[in-house]
Amino acid sequence: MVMPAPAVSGTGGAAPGTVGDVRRSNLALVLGSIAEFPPGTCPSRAQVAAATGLTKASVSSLVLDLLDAGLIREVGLNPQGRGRPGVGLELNPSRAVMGMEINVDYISAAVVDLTGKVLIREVKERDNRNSAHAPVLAALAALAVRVRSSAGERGVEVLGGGLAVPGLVDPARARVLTAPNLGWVDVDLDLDALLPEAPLGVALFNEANAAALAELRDRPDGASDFLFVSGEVGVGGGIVIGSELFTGPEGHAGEVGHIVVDPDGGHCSCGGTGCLETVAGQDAIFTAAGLVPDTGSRSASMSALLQALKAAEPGPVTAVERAGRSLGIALASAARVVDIQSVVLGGHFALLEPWLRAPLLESLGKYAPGKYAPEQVTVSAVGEAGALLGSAGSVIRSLMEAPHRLHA
Amino acid sequence: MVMPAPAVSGTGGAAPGTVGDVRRSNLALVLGSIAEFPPGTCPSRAQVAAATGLTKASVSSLVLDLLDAGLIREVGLNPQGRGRPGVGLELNPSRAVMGMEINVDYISAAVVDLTGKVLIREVKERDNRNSAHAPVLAALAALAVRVRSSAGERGVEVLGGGLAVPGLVDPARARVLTAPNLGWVDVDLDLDALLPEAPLGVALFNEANAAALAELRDRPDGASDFLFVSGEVGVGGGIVIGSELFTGPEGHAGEVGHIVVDPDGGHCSCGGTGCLETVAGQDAIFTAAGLVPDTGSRSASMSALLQALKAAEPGPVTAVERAGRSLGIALASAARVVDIQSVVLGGHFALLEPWLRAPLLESLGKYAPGKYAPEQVTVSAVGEAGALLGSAGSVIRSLMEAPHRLHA
DNA sequence: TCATATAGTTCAAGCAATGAACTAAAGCTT
DNA sequence: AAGCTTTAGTTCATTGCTTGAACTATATGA
Repeated sequence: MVMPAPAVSGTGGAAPGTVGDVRRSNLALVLGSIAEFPPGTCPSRAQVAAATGLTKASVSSLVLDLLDAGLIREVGLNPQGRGRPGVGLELNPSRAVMGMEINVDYISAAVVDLTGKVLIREVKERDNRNSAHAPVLAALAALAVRVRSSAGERGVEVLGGGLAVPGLVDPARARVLTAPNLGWVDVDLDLDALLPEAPLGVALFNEANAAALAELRDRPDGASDFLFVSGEVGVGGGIVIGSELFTGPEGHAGEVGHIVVDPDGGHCSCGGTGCLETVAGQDAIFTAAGLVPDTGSRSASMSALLQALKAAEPGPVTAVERAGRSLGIALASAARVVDIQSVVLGGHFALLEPWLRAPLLESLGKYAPGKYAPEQVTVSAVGEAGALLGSAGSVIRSLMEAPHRLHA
Repeated sequence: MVMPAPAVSGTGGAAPGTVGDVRRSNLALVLGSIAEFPPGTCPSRAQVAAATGLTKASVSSLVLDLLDAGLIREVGLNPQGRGRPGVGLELNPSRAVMGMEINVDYISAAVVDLTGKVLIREVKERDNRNSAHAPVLAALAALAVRVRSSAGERGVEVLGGGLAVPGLVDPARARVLTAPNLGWVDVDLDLDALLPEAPLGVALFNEANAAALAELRDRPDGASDFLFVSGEVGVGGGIVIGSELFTGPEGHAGEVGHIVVDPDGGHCSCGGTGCLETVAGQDAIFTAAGLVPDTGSRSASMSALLQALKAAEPGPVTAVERAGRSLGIALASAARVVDIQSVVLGGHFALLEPWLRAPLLESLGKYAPGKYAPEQVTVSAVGEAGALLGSAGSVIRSLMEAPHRLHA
C-alpha cells in the first residue's frame, strides 16, 4: 500500500503549523515553477498557475511577493496565440550568489546568478598546504570583496554564498573538523566575514559534496540518484538521492575513499587499513606507476601520468587498472549500503576514465552483478570548478526552497 | 549557517499547499504529542497545548477530530493541584494494527495496539522453503482472520497491517522481487486480501528493515541513528537515520550482507564475490565450524553451535571469530558510506555476540578507527519477533503521522 | 463562603487559498 | 473598422484554519 505524501507536512513533532507556512510553501512552489520553465521561456502567471495547480488569483498574489523580494522580474509580453498576451516572468538576473573554494593549490570565487549562470569567476593560485587558516581566509576574503564589487559594478547584488573545503565539515557550526591536505583540525571559521551584510550569510560544504551537487545540476541525463566519486589527493564522494544530498546523521556520508577494498592492505592517513584511497588516491597511483609524486605541482604529475598511459607504459597502466578494480570493489559495497545504481567519476578519475573504465566495470560485475548498468558509470559533466559552482548552486537551491527568507 | 527547517514544507514542486494541510499537520502533531507522554500519563488538552505550542483553542478542536476518528479517548480526570482538573487523553486502546511475517520456518501474526502493546501473537510453524506463494499466503490469511476475530471478541478493531518478508521488496507495488530462501522471484501479493475492509490496508516490508524499526521503538538508549544487522540464513540490515528508516532510492538500502569483505573470497548466492554473507551467514558459519547444517531445523544447528562454543571447541570458535572480523570490515565500510556510528546486532549475531564481540571490535578499530565507540556496538533489544512487531509498529507510525486518513 | 488557579469553550479577527465575476488586451471574422 | 472570441490578470465574497481574548466550569485553600 502506498502512503500518499501530504502536500504540506509537519517537521515531526516540533513546531505547530500555521497558515503562514502554507504561504511560504506556495511561495517556493511558484518560484520553483518559474525557475523550471525552459531557459528563456518566461512563463506568464497563467502558465505558472497551470503548472503548479494553484489558482490564478493565488499565483498573482504570490508573484507580487516574489517581485517585492526582488527574486523575479517581469519581462516583456508573451503572446499565447489568440487572447491577451501574458506578462513574462523570470528569475531576477541582477540577484546572485557567491561560490567560494579553498583547495590545496588555490582559492577561488565565483558569482552565479539565480539561473545558475556563472557571471564572474576568479581563481588565485596559492599554496595552502599546511598553512594556518587565518591567512588563507584573509586572502579569500580579499578575493571575495574584489569579485563582489565587480559584480556590483554590473548591477548584480550578491545575496549569500557557499564555501567548499577539502575536508570533513560541520556545516551547522561553521567548523572544519579535519582537512588533512590543508593541515587543518577543528578550525572554526568566521564565514559571515567573507560576505558582510549578505542577507543569506555563507554556508559551508565539503568539497566532494558540493561537486556532487554541481553534478546534479548539470547532468545531461537529468539523473537524480547517483554517487559522485571525487578523485583528488584524497578520494571523496557525495551521494545524491532524490535530487538531495544525502549527508548522514553527522553530515559525513559518502566517504567512499575509506571503504575497505583490501583487508590485507596498507595503512591509510585516516588511521584505517586497506582503504580505497591507499590504492586509488593520486599519490598512491603516482607511486604505484613509478612516478615521483611532485607535491609542488600535482597537475604536472598528472599530465606526466597521462602521457605515460598514452604511451602504454606497463607500470602506469597496471597501476591505474589496479585503482579501477579497487574502485569497483568500493562502489560495489557502497551500492549495497545505499542502494544506488549510478556512478559519476570526477576529479582524476574523470581524466583516467579511458584506462579505468574496463577494470572498473569488470570489478563491478564481479562484486555487485546487476547493480550498475555500464551506461550508469559516467564521467563528470562539471570540470574542476565543480566544488566552486556546487556550493553556489546549493545556496541558490536553499533560497529557492525558502524564498520567504528574503523579506517577502 | 544553519537553514531553519520550516514547520510546514512543500513536497518539492508537486502539489500546492492549502490550509487543510495545516490542519493535517497539526492533527499529527497533537496525536504524536499525546502518544509521547510517558505511558499512563494521560495528558490534558492544556498539557498538550503547552507541549505542542498550539493554543488551547486549537488543541480543543483538533482533539475533537481525533476523538471522532476513534484514535484517542477521554479517560477520567487529571487533577493538576490547584485549579480545575483536566480531562485525560490517551490513545484509544481498542484500536490496533496487525503485524504479520512470512519466514522460512513459520508464519506469524500479532495484534498491536496504538501504544505498541502486543495484545495477541500467534506463530504457526510451517516449512515455506521453496513453497509456491499462493498456499503460504492462504495460510497467512487464515491465521490473520483467526487473530483478527479474536481481537474483535475483545472489542479491538484492526485498522491495518504490515507484512514482513525475508527478501527484497517493492512496497509501492506490493511485490516481492526476490526472496532466495523462500524461492520467490517477482511475486505480486494481494495484500489487502489479508485484512479485508481494513481502512489502512496492508503494507509490505523487508524483514531486516522491519526489525530495525522494532529496534528503534524498543531501544533502551533511545538511539535514533543506527545500523541494524540481522543475521539469519542470509545477512540483512536496516539503516535508521533520524528515527527514520533509510531505504535508498529503490528501497533496498542496508544490504549489509553483500558488502565485499574479501575480494578473493568465494561466490555468493547474489552472484557477487566475497560478500559478508559468504563468511557470516548461518550456513557459512555452520560449515566453517565443521557442523553439518541441518536445513530442516536451523535452530537445532544453532544450539549445537552454541554448545560447541561454550565447550570452546577450536573449529567453531575460529569460525565465529572469522565471522566477527568480516562483520567488522563490512561495518567499517558501511560507516564510511552512510556515516553511522552505532550498530545493533540482531538474529544469530545477537546469540553469538559473546564470541563475536572481541574480533568485531578489533576489526572495527583496524578498519574504521574512531568511528564506532565500543559501547555503540550493542545487542538487539527485540528478540525473534522483531520483524513481526516492527512491521506493525511502522504501520502505527505512519498512521500517527497522517491521522487524517481515518475519516477525520 | 469566597478568592484563586487551572481547564476548557466560545467568538471575533487575521490570513491563506478558492472560485466566480470582472476588466484588459490581444487575434480573428465579417 | 466594428464586433466576436480567447486568453491574462484582478477583485471580491466565501471557506477553513489558527489565534488571542473573553468567558464558563471546576477544582483547592483560606
